[in-house]
Amino acid sequence: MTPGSGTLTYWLEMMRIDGCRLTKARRTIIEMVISNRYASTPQQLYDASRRIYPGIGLVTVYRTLEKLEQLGLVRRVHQGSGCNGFLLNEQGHNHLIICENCGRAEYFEGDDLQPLFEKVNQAHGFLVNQHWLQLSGLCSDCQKNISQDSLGQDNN
Amino acid sequence: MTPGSGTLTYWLEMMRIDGCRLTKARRTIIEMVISNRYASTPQQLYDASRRIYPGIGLVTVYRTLEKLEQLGLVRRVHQGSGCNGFLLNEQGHNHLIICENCGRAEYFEGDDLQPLFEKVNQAHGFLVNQHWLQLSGLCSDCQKNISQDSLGQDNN
DNA sequence: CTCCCTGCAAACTGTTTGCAAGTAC
DNA sequence: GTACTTGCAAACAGTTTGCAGGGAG
Repeated sequence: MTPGSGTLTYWLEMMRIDGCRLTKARRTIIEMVISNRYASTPQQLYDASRRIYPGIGLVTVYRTLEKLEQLGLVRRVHQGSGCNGFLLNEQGHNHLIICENCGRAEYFEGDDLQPLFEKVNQAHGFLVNQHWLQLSGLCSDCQKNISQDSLGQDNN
Repeated sequence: MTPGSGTLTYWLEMMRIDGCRLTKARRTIIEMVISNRYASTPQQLYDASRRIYPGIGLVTVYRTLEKLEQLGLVRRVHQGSGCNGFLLNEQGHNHLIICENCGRAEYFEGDDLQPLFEKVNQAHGFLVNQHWLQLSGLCSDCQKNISQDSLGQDNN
Protein backbone atom coordinates (compact mmCIF):
# COMPACT_ATOMS: atom_id res chain seq x y z
CA MET A 1 0.00 0.00 0.00
CA THR A 2 1.45 3.33 -1.08
CA PRO A 3 1.26 6.22 1.32
CA GLY A 4 -1.21 9.04 0.63
CA SER A 5 -0.27 11.28 -2.24
CA GLY A 6 -0.01 14.34 -0.02
CA THR A 7 2.48 12.88 2.44
CA LEU A 8 6.18 13.52 2.72
CA THR A 9 6.88 9.78 2.45
CA TYR A 10 5.06 9.56 -0.86
CA TRP A 11 6.95 12.49 -2.34
CA LEU A 12 10.31 11.19 -1.18
CA GLU A 13 9.46 7.80 -2.70
CA MET A 14 8.59 9.48 -6.02
CA MET A 15 11.90 11.32 -5.95
CA ARG A 16 13.77 8.12 -5.09
CA ILE A 17 12.14 6.23 -7.96
CA ASP A 18 13.22 9.01 -10.28
CA GLY A 19 16.80 8.45 -9.17
CA CYS A 20 17.12 11.46 -6.92
CA ARG A 21 19.14 11.48 -3.73
CA LEU A 22 17.20 12.37 -0.65
CA THR A 23 19.04 15.28 0.86
CA LYS A 24 18.18 17.48 3.77
CA ALA A 25 17.60 20.43 1.46
CA ARG A 26 15.08 18.57 -0.67
CA ARG A 27 13.33 17.14 2.36
CA THR A 28 12.94 20.60 3.82
CA ILE A 29 11.61 22.16 0.64
CA ILE A 30 9.10 19.38 0.14
CA GLU A 31 7.87 19.78 3.70
CA MET A 32 7.41 23.49 3.08
CA VAL A 33 5.35 22.86 -0.04
CA ILE A 34 3.21 20.19 1.58
CA SER A 35 2.37 22.22 4.65
CA ASN A 36 1.43 25.27 2.62
CA ARG A 37 -2.06 26.10 1.42
CA TYR A 38 -0.81 29.15 -0.45
CA ALA A 39 0.80 29.45 -3.84
CA SER A 40 4.32 30.54 -2.95
CA THR A 41 7.20 32.07 -4.83
CA PRO A 42 10.63 30.41 -4.78
CA GLN A 43 11.77 33.25 -2.54
CA GLN A 44 8.96 32.62 -0.05
CA LEU A 45 9.71 28.90 0.05
CA TYR A 46 13.37 29.75 0.51
CA ASP A 47 12.61 32.02 3.45
CA ALA A 48 10.39 29.40 5.03
CA SER A 49 12.94 26.63 4.48
CA ARG A 50 15.72 28.67 5.98
CA ARG A 51 13.94 28.81 9.29
CA ILE A 52 14.27 25.02 9.50
CA TYR A 53 17.52 24.55 7.59
CA PRO A 54 19.48 27.82 7.66
CA GLY A 55 22.23 26.59 5.35
CA ILE A 56 19.92 26.11 2.37
CA GLY A 57 20.40 28.14 -0.81
CA LEU A 58 17.86 29.82 -3.02
CA VAL A 59 19.29 28.06 -6.06
CA THR A 60 18.47 24.71 -4.56
CA VAL A 61 14.88 25.79 -4.13
CA TYR A 62 14.69 26.62 -7.82
CA ARG A 63 16.28 23.34 -8.84
CA THR A 64 14.10 21.29 -6.50
CA LEU A 65 10.92 22.99 -7.69
CA GLU A 66 11.91 22.25 -11.27
CA LYS A 67 12.27 18.59 -10.44
CA LEU A 68 9.05 18.47 -8.45
CA GLU A 69 7.21 20.11 -11.34
CA GLN A 70 8.57 17.51 -13.76
CA LEU A 71 7.34 14.77 -11.46
CA GLY A 72 3.91 16.39 -11.32
CA LEU A 73 4.10 16.92 -7.58
CA VAL A 74 3.95 20.68 -7.83
CA ARG A 75 2.28 23.03 -10.25
CA ARG A 76 2.93 26.56 -11.32
CA VAL A 77 0.17 29.04 -10.53
CA HIS A 78 -0.51 32.24 -12.40
CA GLN A 79 -1.99 35.01 -10.34
CA GLY A 80 -2.36 38.73 -10.90
CA SER A 81 0.57 40.08 -12.80
CA GLY A 82 3.05 37.27 -12.21
CA CYS A 83 3.22 33.54 -12.63
CA ASN A 84 5.81 32.72 -10.07
CA GLY A 85 3.63 30.82 -7.63
CA PHE A 86 4.15 27.14 -6.86
CA LEU A 87 1.54 24.96 -5.28
CA LEU A 88 1.06 21.36 -4.21
CA ASN A 89 -0.47 19.52 -7.15
CA GLU A 90 -3.52 17.39 -6.43
CA GLN A 91 -4.10 14.78 -9.06
CA GLY A 92 -7.53 14.72 -10.63
CA HIS A 93 -8.37 18.14 -9.21
CA ASN A 94 -7.43 20.36 -12.07
CA HIS A 95 -9.17 23.57 -11.20
CA LEU A 96 -8.11 26.12 -8.65
CA ILE A 97 -9.73 28.80 -6.63
CA ILE A 98 -7.56 31.40 -4.98
CA CYS A 99 -8.64 33.88 -2.35
CA GLU A 100 -7.87 37.34 -3.60
CA ASN A 101 -7.50 38.67 -0.08
CA CYS A 102 -5.35 36.12 1.75
CA GLY A 103 -4.05 34.07 -1.18
CA ARG A 104 -5.29 30.71 0.07
CA ALA A 105 -5.66 28.16 -2.69
CA GLU A 106 -8.02 25.19 -2.97
CA TYR A 107 -8.71 22.71 -5.70
CA PHE A 108 -12.22 21.92 -6.80
CA GLU A 109 -13.98 19.49 -9.10
CA GLY A 110 -16.02 20.71 -12.02
CA ASP A 111 -15.39 18.67 -15.10
CA ASP A 112 -18.58 19.37 -16.95
CA LEU A 113 -16.62 21.37 -19.50
CA GLN A 114 -16.68 18.75 -22.25
CA PRO A 115 -19.79 20.20 -23.93
CA LEU A 116 -18.10 23.57 -24.01
CA PHE A 117 -15.07 22.12 -25.78
CA GLU A 118 -17.32 20.68 -28.45
CA LYS A 119 -19.09 23.99 -28.91
CA VAL A 120 -15.75 25.72 -29.29
CA ASN A 121 -14.65 23.12 -31.78
CA GLN A 122 -17.72 23.71 -33.93
CA ALA A 123 -17.60 27.48 -33.69
CA HIS A 124 -13.86 28.03 -34.09
CA GLY A 125 -12.42 24.81 -35.47
CA PHE A 126 -10.06 24.43 -32.53
CA LEU A 127 -9.40 20.95 -31.21
CA VAL A 128 -9.16 21.50 -27.46
CA ASN A 129 -6.78 19.30 -25.57
CA GLN A 130 -5.89 21.30 -22.53
CA HIS A 131 -7.90 23.60 -20.38
CA TRP A 132 -7.15 25.81 -17.53
CA LEU A 133 -9.79 27.23 -15.26
CA GLN A 134 -8.94 29.37 -12.30
CA LEU A 135 -11.35 31.24 -10.08
CA SER A 136 -10.65 33.98 -7.66
CA GLY A 137 -12.79 35.36 -4.92
CA LEU A 138 -13.01 35.48 -1.16
CA CYS A 139 -12.56 32.47 1.06
CA SER A 140 -15.01 32.00 3.91
CA ASP A 141 -12.63 33.41 6.53
CA CYS A 142 -11.96 36.54 4.56
CA GLN A 143 -15.67 37.07 3.92
CA LYS A 144 -16.22 37.13 7.68
CA ASN A 145 -13.25 39.35 8.40
CA ILE A 146 -14.16 41.84 5.76
CA SER A 147 -17.76 42.14 6.86
CA GLN A 148 -16.58 42.65 10.46
CA ASP A 149 -13.92 45.17 9.61
CA SER A 150 -13.90 46.57 6.16
CA LEU A 151 -10.39 47.92 6.62
CA GLY A 152 -8.67 44.88 8.10
CA GLN A 153 -6.28 43.33 5.64
CA ASP A 154 -4.29 40.20 6.36
CA ASN A 155 -2.32 39.37 3.27
CA ASN A 156 -0.56 36.01 3.13
CA MET B 1 -21.74 56.69 -33.99
CA THR B 2 -18.49 55.47 -32.47
CA PRO B 3 -16.11 53.51 -34.64
CA GLY B 4 -15.83 49.75 -34.14
CA SER B 5 -13.99 48.74 -31.01
CA GLY B 6 -11.26 47.00 -32.97
CA THR B 7 -10.28 49.98 -35.08
CA LEU B 8 -7.29 52.26 -34.76
CA THR B 9 -9.59 55.29 -34.65
CA TYR B 10 -11.47 53.88 -31.68
CA TRP B 11 -8.31 53.18 -29.73
CA LEU B 12 -6.85 56.58 -30.43
CA GLU B 13 -10.11 58.14 -29.30
CA MET B 14 -9.97 56.15 -26.05
CA MET B 15 -6.43 57.31 -25.48
CA ARG B 16 -7.36 60.90 -26.24
CA ILE B 17 -10.29 60.83 -23.81
CA ASP B 18 -7.89 59.57 -21.16
CA GLY B 19 -5.75 62.63 -21.75
CA CYS B 20 -2.99 60.94 -23.71
CA ARG B 21 -1.14 62.60 -26.53
CA LEU B 22 -1.30 60.80 -29.81
CA THR B 23 2.28 60.26 -30.84
CA LYS B 24 3.76 58.32 -33.69
CA ALA B 25 5.17 55.72 -31.31
CA ARG B 26 1.78 55.02 -29.72
CA ARG B 27 0.05 54.93 -33.08
CA THR B 28 2.54 52.37 -34.32
CA ILE B 29 2.30 50.13 -31.27
CA ILE B 30 -1.49 50.19 -31.37
CA GLU B 31 -1.46 49.24 -35.04
CA MET B 32 0.82 46.33 -34.24
CA VAL B 33 -1.50 45.06 -31.53
CA ILE B 34 -4.62 45.43 -33.65
CA SER B 35 -3.23 43.62 -36.65
CA ASN B 36 -1.96 40.72 -34.58
CA ARG B 37 -3.89 37.54 -33.88
CA TYR B 38 -1.14 36.25 -31.61
CA ALA B 39 -0.36 36.99 -28.00
CA SER B 40 2.92 38.86 -28.26
CA THR B 41 5.68 39.80 -25.87
CA PRO B 42 6.78 43.42 -25.52
CA GLN B 43 9.96 42.44 -27.34
CA GLN B 44 8.00 40.99 -30.27
CA LEU B 45 5.83 44.08 -30.51
CA TYR B 46 8.97 46.19 -30.35
CA ASP B 47 10.57 44.27 -33.21
CA ALA B 48 7.42 44.55 -35.29
CA SER B 49 7.02 48.27 -34.55
CA ARG B 50 10.60 49.00 -35.47
CA ARG B 51 9.99 47.82 -38.99
CA ILE B 52 7.52 50.66 -39.40
CA TYR B 53 9.05 53.21 -37.06
CA PRO B 54 12.76 52.43 -36.60
CA GLY B 55 13.33 55.12 -33.99
CA ILE B 56 11.00 53.57 -31.43
CA GLY B 57 12.29 52.35 -28.08
CA LEU B 58 11.47 49.18 -26.17
CA VAL B 59 10.67 51.23 -23.08
CA THR B 60 7.93 53.04 -24.93
CA VAL B 61 6.38 49.71 -25.84
CA TYR B 62 6.28 48.77 -22.16
CA ARG B 63 4.82 52.11 -21.17
CA THR B 64 2.23 52.08 -23.93
CA LEU B 65 1.14 48.53 -23.14
CA GLU B 66 0.72 49.50 -19.51
CA LYS B 67 -1.56 52.35 -20.50
CA LEU B 68 -3.50 50.21 -22.98
CA GLU B 69 -3.99 47.58 -20.30
CA GLN B 70 -5.32 50.18 -17.87
CA LEU B 71 -7.80 51.32 -20.50
CA GLY B 72 -8.89 47.72 -21.07
CA LEU B 73 -7.82 47.75 -24.71
CA VAL B 74 -5.22 45.05 -24.23
CA ARG B 75 -5.02 42.08 -21.92
CA ARG B 76 -2.17 40.07 -20.51
CA VAL B 77 -2.10 36.42 -21.52
CA HIS B 78 -0.51 33.64 -19.54
CA GLN B 79 0.81 30.79 -21.59
CA GLY B 80 3.16 27.96 -20.80
CA SER B 81 5.82 29.05 -18.39
CA GLY B 82 5.56 32.79 -18.81
CA CYS B 83 2.90 35.45 -18.67
CA ASN B 84 4.42 38.05 -20.88
CA GLY B 85 1.94 37.87 -23.73
CA PHE B 86 -0.24 40.82 -24.68
CA LEU B 87 -3.33 40.53 -26.79
CA LEU B 88 -6.10 42.71 -28.18
CA ASN B 89 -8.92 42.67 -25.65
CA GLU B 90 -12.39 41.98 -26.95
CA GLN B 91 -15.08 43.19 -24.61
CA GLY B 92 -17.66 40.63 -23.58
CA HIS B 93 -15.53 37.78 -24.84
CA ASN B 94 -13.73 36.78 -21.72
CA HIS B 95 -12.43 33.36 -22.60
CA LEU B 96 -9.49 32.54 -24.78
CA ILE B 97 -8.35 29.63 -26.83
CA ILE B 98 -4.75 29.56 -27.95
CA CYS B 99 -3.29 27.23 -30.55
CA GLU B 100 -0.44 25.33 -28.97
CA ASN B 101 1.29 24.94 -32.31
CA CYS B 102 1.17 28.35 -33.97
CA GLY B 103 0.12 30.51 -31.02
CA ARG B 104 -2.95 31.98 -32.67
CA ALA B 105 -5.48 33.27 -30.16
CA GLU B 106 -9.24 33.59 -30.44
CA TYR B 107 -11.92 34.61 -28.02
CA PHE B 108 -15.02 32.53 -27.49
CA GLU B 109 -18.31 32.78 -25.64
CA GLY B 110 -19.25 30.31 -22.96
CA ASP B 111 -20.74 31.99 -19.97
CA ASP B 112 -22.60 29.05 -18.54
CA LEU B 113 -20.23 28.94 -15.59
CA GLN B 114 -22.57 30.50 -13.05
CA PRO B 115 -23.88 27.14 -11.75
CA LEU B 116 -20.29 26.05 -11.22
CA PHE B 117 -19.56 29.13 -9.12
CA GLU B 118 -22.52 28.29 -6.90
CA LYS B 119 -21.36 24.72 -6.50
CA VAL B 120 -17.90 25.95 -5.54
CA ASN B 121 -19.40 28.38 -3.08
CA GLN B 122 -21.37 25.60 -1.37
CA ALA B 123 -18.51 23.12 -1.38
CA HIS B 124 -15.64 25.42 -0.40
CA GLY B 125 -17.22 28.56 1.01
CA PHE B 126 -15.51 30.75 -1.56
CA LEU B 127 -17.40 33.69 -2.99
CA VAL B 128 -16.30 33.74 -6.61
CA ASN B 129 -16.01 37.10 -8.27
CA GLN B 130 -13.52 36.57 -11.04
CA HIS B 131 -12.89 33.67 -13.32
CA TRP B 132 -10.34 32.89 -15.88
CA LEU B 133 -10.78 30.13 -18.41
CA GLN B 134 -8.23 29.49 -21.09
CA LEU B 135 -8.18 26.59 -23.50
CA SER B 136 -5.35 25.36 -25.59
CA GLY B 137 -5.37 23.03 -28.52
CA LEU B 138 -4.90 23.03 -32.25
CA CYS B 139 -6.45 25.56 -34.59
CA SER B 140 -8.01 24.26 -37.78
CA ASP B 141 -5.01 25.18 -39.94
CA CYS B 142 -2.57 23.40 -37.67
CA GLN B 143 -4.76 20.31 -37.53
CA LYS B 144 -4.53 20.10 -41.33
CA ASN B 145 -0.82 20.78 -41.48
CA ILE B 146 -0.02 18.23 -38.84
CA SER B 147 -2.07 15.50 -40.43
CA GLN B 148 -0.37 16.22 -43.77
CA ASP B 149 3.11 16.41 -42.39
CA SER B 150 3.61 15.26 -38.85
CA LEU B 151 7.01 16.93 -38.67
CA GLY B 152 6.18 20.35 -40.05
CA GLN B 153 6.29 23.01 -37.38
CA ASP B 154 5.49 26.64 -38.03
CA ASN B 155 5.76 28.49 -34.79
CA ASN B 156 4.49 32.03 -34.65
C1' DC C 1 34.48 5.58 -3.53
C1' DT C 2 31.67 7.57 -7.04
C1' DC C 3 28.57 10.55 -8.71
C1' DC C 4 24.96 13.52 -7.65
C1' DC C 5 23.80 17.60 -5.14
C1' DT C 6 24.79 21.91 -2.96
C1' DG C 7 25.80 26.77 -2.26
C1' DC C 8 28.28 30.62 -3.82
C1' DA C 9 29.18 33.99 -7.29
C1' DA C 10 28.39 35.63 -11.54
C1' DA C 11 25.88 35.86 -15.78
C1' DC C 12 21.60 36.60 -17.87
C1' DT C 13 16.74 38.08 -19.11
C1' DG C 14 12.88 40.80 -18.65
C1' DT C 15 11.12 45.00 -16.66
C1' DT C 16 11.25 49.59 -14.40
C1' DT C 17 13.17 54.17 -13.27
C1' DG C 18 15.82 58.78 -13.81
C1' DC C 19 16.61 62.21 -16.80
C1' DA C 20 17.45 65.50 -20.50
C1' DA C 21 15.83 66.33 -25.12
C1' DG C 22 11.84 66.28 -28.12
C1' DT C 23 7.08 66.97 -29.48
C1' DA C 24 1.77 67.26 -29.19
C1' DC C 25 -1.39 70.49 -28.27
C1' DG D 1 5.11 77.84 -24.23
C1' DT D 2 3.87 74.08 -21.27
C1' DA D 3 3.46 69.68 -19.94
C1' DC D 4 3.46 65.15 -21.51
C1' DT D 5 6.22 61.74 -23.97
C1' DT D 6 10.30 59.72 -25.69
C1' DG D 7 14.67 57.09 -25.92
C1' DC D 8 18.89 56.25 -23.74
C1' DA D 9 21.36 54.38 -19.91
C1' DA D 10 21.38 52.51 -15.72
C1' DA D 11 19.18 50.21 -11.98
C1' DC D 12 16.52 46.42 -10.60
C1' DA D 13 14.35 41.71 -9.79
C1' DG D 14 13.88 37.13 -10.82
C1' DT D 15 16.04 33.14 -12.69
C1' DT D 16 19.78 30.27 -14.60
C1' DT D 17 24.54 28.62 -15.12
C1' DG D 18 29.59 27.40 -13.91
C1' DC D 19 32.16 25.40 -10.66
C1' DA D 20 34.62 23.47 -6.66
C1' DG D 21 33.55 21.33 -2.35
C1' DG D 22 30.44 18.16 0.21
C1' DG D 23 27.35 14.33 1.09
C1' DA D 24 24.16 10.25 -0.31
C1' DG D 25 24.25 5.77 -1.62
